[in-house]
Parts: sequence; C-alpha cells; structure tokens
Amino acid sequence: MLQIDKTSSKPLFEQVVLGIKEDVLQGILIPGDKLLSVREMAAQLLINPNTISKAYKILEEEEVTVTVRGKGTFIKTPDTEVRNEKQISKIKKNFIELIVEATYLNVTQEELHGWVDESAAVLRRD
Amino acid sequence: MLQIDKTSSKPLFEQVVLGIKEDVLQGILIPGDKLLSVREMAAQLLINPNTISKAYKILEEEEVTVTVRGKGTFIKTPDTEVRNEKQISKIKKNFIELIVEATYLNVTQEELHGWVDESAAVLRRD
Amino acid sequence: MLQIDKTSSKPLFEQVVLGIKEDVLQGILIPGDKLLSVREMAAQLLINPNTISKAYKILEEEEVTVTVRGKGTFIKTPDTEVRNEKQISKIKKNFIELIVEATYLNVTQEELHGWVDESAAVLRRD
Amino acid sequence: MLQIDKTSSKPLFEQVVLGIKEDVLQGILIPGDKLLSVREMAAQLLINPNTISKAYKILEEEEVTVTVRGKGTFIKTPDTEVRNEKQISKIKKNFIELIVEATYLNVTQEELHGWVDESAAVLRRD
DNA sequence: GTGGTCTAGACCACG
DNA sequence: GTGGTCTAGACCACG
Repeated sequence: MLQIDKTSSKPLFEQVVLGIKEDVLQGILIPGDKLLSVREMAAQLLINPNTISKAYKILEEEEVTVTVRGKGTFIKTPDTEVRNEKQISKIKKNFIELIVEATYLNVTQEELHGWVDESAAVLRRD
Repeated sequence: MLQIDKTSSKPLFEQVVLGIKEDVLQGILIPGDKLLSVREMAAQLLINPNTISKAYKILEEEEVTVTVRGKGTFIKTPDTEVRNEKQISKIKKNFIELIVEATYLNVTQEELHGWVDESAAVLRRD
Repeated sequence: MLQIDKTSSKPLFEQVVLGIKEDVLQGILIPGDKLLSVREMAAQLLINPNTISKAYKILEEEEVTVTVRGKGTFIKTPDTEVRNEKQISKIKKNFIELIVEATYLNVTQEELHGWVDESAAVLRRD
Repeated sequence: MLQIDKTSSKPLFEQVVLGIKEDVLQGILIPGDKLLSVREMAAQLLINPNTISKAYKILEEEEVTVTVRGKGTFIKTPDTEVRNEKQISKIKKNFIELIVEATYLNVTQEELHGWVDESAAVLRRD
C-alpha cells in the first residue's frame, strides 16, 4: 500500500495517484475513508507537501476522491456507469504499445492473457 | 507506417523505436531489410537527425537491427528463444499499472482480453 | 430551497447567501418572513454556526435582511430603485468571463440568451 | 491583451488562462501562433514561471494549445464540433448564479441580454 | 531553449 | 487543521 520509489523515472505525484487507485481497487481503501492530510501524507512518504497536493488534486479531477473544505479528502463512491471513452482510448493506445514491446521480448499471447487475469483477481470493481 | 506525432508527450525517439518494432512485427519490415539512413529518415519524418540517431542506437542495443559499417542498418532475424526476464518484468509492471487505470475507467476484464487478441491478430512472432 | 453541497468548491457561507437570495427571488421567502435562527439553521444544514453567522452578516450588509435585536432576522422589502453600479460592474465582469468560457465550449449566443430567459422565468423582481 | 491584476482575488494562473482564451476569441492570437515561452511570459508579467507553467498546462488540458517538445506552446485550431456537456453544465450553473446576483442588484433581463450581445460582438467562434 | 518535476517555505481562506 | 496559491530556485529530458 502506497510504496513510493524515489529512484523510479515515474514522477512521484503519479506514483501517489496510482497507489491510491490501487488501494481503492483492492479494497484497502473504501468509499468514505479519509486520506491522510496533505501534510501527514507528505511526512509519512518523505515527499514535499506540494507534490502530494498535486496528486490529491489529480485524484479529485479523476473523481477518485472528494474534498470537503476544512475536513479533508475522502474516497468517493465510484461511478461504475459512466465511461470516459476519450480516456479509455488513450489507455488502449498505451496498452497496445506495451503489447508490441512485450511481443518483441517473446512474451506470448497466453502470458498476456495471464497478466490480465492476475490483475483481475486482485482488483475489484463492483 | 511510422506515424510520428510531434505533439505527443511520448518522446520522438521512442516513437521511432516503437514504430520500427511495429513494422517488423507486422511484417512490413522483414529481416535483412535496410532502414533509411539517419539523414534520409530525418528528412522524411522532418525530425532532427540526432533524434533518429538516438532511436537507431536503441534499436541496435535491443537487437532489433544490426549496423554494418559503411553499408547501413538492417533488420535482424529475431531470436525467439532468449527471454530477457528483467525487461519483461518491467513491461509487466507497466502493463498492470495500465490495467489499474483501465479498471478505474470501467473497462471490463473481457475488454482487456479483447485488446490482447486484437493486437495478437496484427502482430506476429514466429 | 437552500441546497448545500459540502463538496463544492464554493464556500459554504456563499452557498447560504445565494440560497436565501434565490428563495426570495422565487417568492419562497417574502418580505417580513423570519429566517431560522443561526443555531436552528446550522442544525438543519449540519453546518458550523459560525458559517451561518457569517452568511447572515453578509445578507444584512447586502440589504437582503434586517436583524431586529431580540426578535430575529427578517427578509427586507427590496429597494428596486437604487442601483449599486460598482457591484453591478463587478458582476458584469464575471458575467463576461463566463461567456468567454462558454464560447470556448461551443455554447452559442442563442443558448446564452436562452439561459437568461430560463432564469428570468423563475426569478421575479417586481 | 493579457492584463494581469495582482490585487484581484482571482488566482493569477486563472487570469492567464482566461486572458489567452480571450485573445484567441478576439482574433489577437490565431491558430499556429506561438505563445511566449514560460520564462518569457513570466518575465513580462512579473509572475513566477511556475505559475505560468500551471496556466499553460491547463490551457493544454482544455485543448486551447498544443505543446511541441523543445519548440514551445502553440494555439490550436479549435474543435467547433465537440461539446463537453459536463463542463457546459458547470458553466451554466455559475451563469445562473450570477443572474441571481444581478437580479438582486436590479439589473433587468434586457440588460442581461445586452451583456450577452456585447460579448458576442467581440468574441468570435467560427 | 523548451516545458516538466520537485523541494522549501510562505501566506491565505474556510470552517 | 484543511487544502489552495504563489514565489524562488534547482535539476532534468528532449531536441
């Protein structure tokens, strides 16, 4: 839960965003749960508060969280109806590019299906 | 083939590398085929030659191409036996992160399998 | 009537002020009507009494209400003659900024006129 | 063209975003035009580069501009077909709230229509 | 030279 | 106490 790798080329704020999403999809965080405050999270992860703030803002934009003034930031009940097809096609493009890379590394189609199943076993959307 | 998007956030050299790999996997380029020279490719794609040069260097490192001094750069016969597990686990990590994003966008497991199949129908490794 | 959204970025006290104004313009509250006391309103809306207090103070400053010591806060008969041109030009500036945003979102001039008419159909100033 | 008011309560980055949009809608900036670099704009407006950077990023998210790596930020040809109804309904909500305020200040429906027409005379979307 | 990320530290409005 | 804005200044990848 929320492992940050400071040596990764992936920006810290993106790691935080992704980490929260993972925690939600794994049921570690559930709707209504309060996230640590910007300052607390910053202290815990040894990251600058501005960076956490950026991550939280993105989470709110992506409707993962809601912010209640003076109270904090909370996990939102996900809307499982709406599909942002524009976002989805971006993800799909990246997905297919990764498959190209994987295929070049001699990863088989069966393995790729296996990766999808592995993930699905851990992540829940209901 | 080899569509470059100068406004993409994906670096140009990565787009070139990926584009060549796609062309190979789709059979558009086959082992032994000669790539355009760095200058020719740069002229054709309206890209700085340094960028093409960087892409070609990476393609050679990843054993997609071989360069014969004074002759040019050629598509290599792929080694379908060796698996670089270190590289593969990196790809797998990115793959799973994309699945997290997709799941959050209400993409179903079935759709993800569909994406894998779509790609596999186009890409060949034999 | 007086819908408060705690997750909105609009400050709670502003929401209260605006809500009262709407109720007056829609005839839900009429001159002479007594508002709930600060404590009652706070209890009803589940809001901190300080926030209600701030809203009431603003309503009084803007001459929407009058407070009679020991009696309570009452809706005032609006003065339909006086125009605070300074306030009006502020509103106009914001109005035009919104039109810029709307135009950028491909909202047509006709639609904007429609929005004005919609509002006018609900709000009364006589 | 891009007047910044440092004493305004409207955040500087929002003023920059709005100012650029106005310039585009007024034809002062046209598709293909290059914006000043982040550093140049910061120097000209006496604002911190980070603040300009934030404004430019928002402009790109809202598809007002495109960024070409190493080249700069350019005005995009607007898409006059797509309508983001979610954004539009947010704007409409704010619009109606302003009308409430205006009505309370004894601004007539005719004046409001006049404001719309004034804006439309200056802003173009074709 | 270009924008993107990050840290450090300050100040502010809201509740 | 909460998140939001802003400045100052550094470093980085890309081209």
